[in-house]
Amino acid sequence: MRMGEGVEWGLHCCLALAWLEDEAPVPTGRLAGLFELPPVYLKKQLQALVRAGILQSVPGVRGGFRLARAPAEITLMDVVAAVEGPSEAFRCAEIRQKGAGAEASAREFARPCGVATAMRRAELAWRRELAGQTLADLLAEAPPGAPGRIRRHYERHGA
Amino acid sequence: MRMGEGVEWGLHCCLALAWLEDEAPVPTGRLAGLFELPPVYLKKQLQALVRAGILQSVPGVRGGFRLARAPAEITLMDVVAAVEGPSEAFRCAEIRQKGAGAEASAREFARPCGVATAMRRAELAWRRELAGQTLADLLAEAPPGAPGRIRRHYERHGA
DNA sequence: GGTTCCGTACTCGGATAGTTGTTGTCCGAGTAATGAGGG
DNA sequence: CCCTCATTACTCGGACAACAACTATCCGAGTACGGAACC
Repeated sequence: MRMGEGVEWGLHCCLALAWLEDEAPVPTGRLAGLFELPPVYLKKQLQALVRAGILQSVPGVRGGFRLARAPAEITLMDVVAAVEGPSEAFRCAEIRQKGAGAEASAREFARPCGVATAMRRAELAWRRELAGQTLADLLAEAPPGAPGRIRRHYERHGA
Repeated sequence: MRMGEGVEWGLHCCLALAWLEDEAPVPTGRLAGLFELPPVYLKKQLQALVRAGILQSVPGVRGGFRLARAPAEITLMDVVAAVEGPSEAFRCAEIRQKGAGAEASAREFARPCGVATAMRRAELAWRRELAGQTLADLLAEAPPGAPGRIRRHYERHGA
């Protein structure tokens, strides 16, 4: 089991966008420069965030991305679901109904599989924890120098 | 993000082994027959459980697998970690130190990254939930007819 | 008849291909600035 | 001098390869049973 790196990229980019929120829309190349990321692939991940309604994209020259909502209204769960997809990590294939289970009565399978239930419960705890933290919380915990450093780097390497 | 199907296979096979624990070691082909799984690939997954100390393998003819510990001493976390690997789902690449972060003082990175901390917290909740459930709990929740059905199917399709 | 030994069949173990998902890249559609031209 | 408009350069959006991980499989090492030969 593994999580794509797009999650880390997306979260850090959202934080940067929050610190630069009074600036014009930030294009992909600038965001990529802030973290030395491959620009085009980063754009792909940002597009996923746009489809999820987390970012707002402005096309054309002087275009770019900005946050679509206030940081306090964006949970980590939103970002993770947008990048990694909404499907659950554990996918029950109902193998309990195969082989030996084929002889059982159908109504025995009305209740969900115990294995799937346990896995689902764990995943729910994970989702709940992610949904309990917002970008605003991360902004508050960030080092005091980070915002200014982002802005400085942004303007220095600006057009 | 996705979880391998080996987790579901491993858990169901462990439950079946618990119900058949007074039998001789169960070979791979029999276990595969219980759930209509590809026998050779299932063996690969079971080998991972052996390496983790969850199962005990007996080589040679009349060999097979059996539980290495009591079901109450095997948590779902053990099985998941054995099959999916012990590494964490979220892997922090420390991109905060790249680009704009390169200008920051080194001691600012003494504290862990806030993004990584948040993700780690969520994953810890997931692990904690998995570690709180044992195979014995799943055995207790299983339908009453399941154990007999497994044994019956096992003896019918036996040698 | 009992014992020993060998052949055989069966099982685990690790090394080897095929397929799906993730990573990385490219080209086309669309937009605002920019400069020239005209009023 | 101000307004209009075509040109241009830049950015997002989705379609196209390269790589890695997961899935699936095959062959070798080891072991217990079964039978035959021998005592």
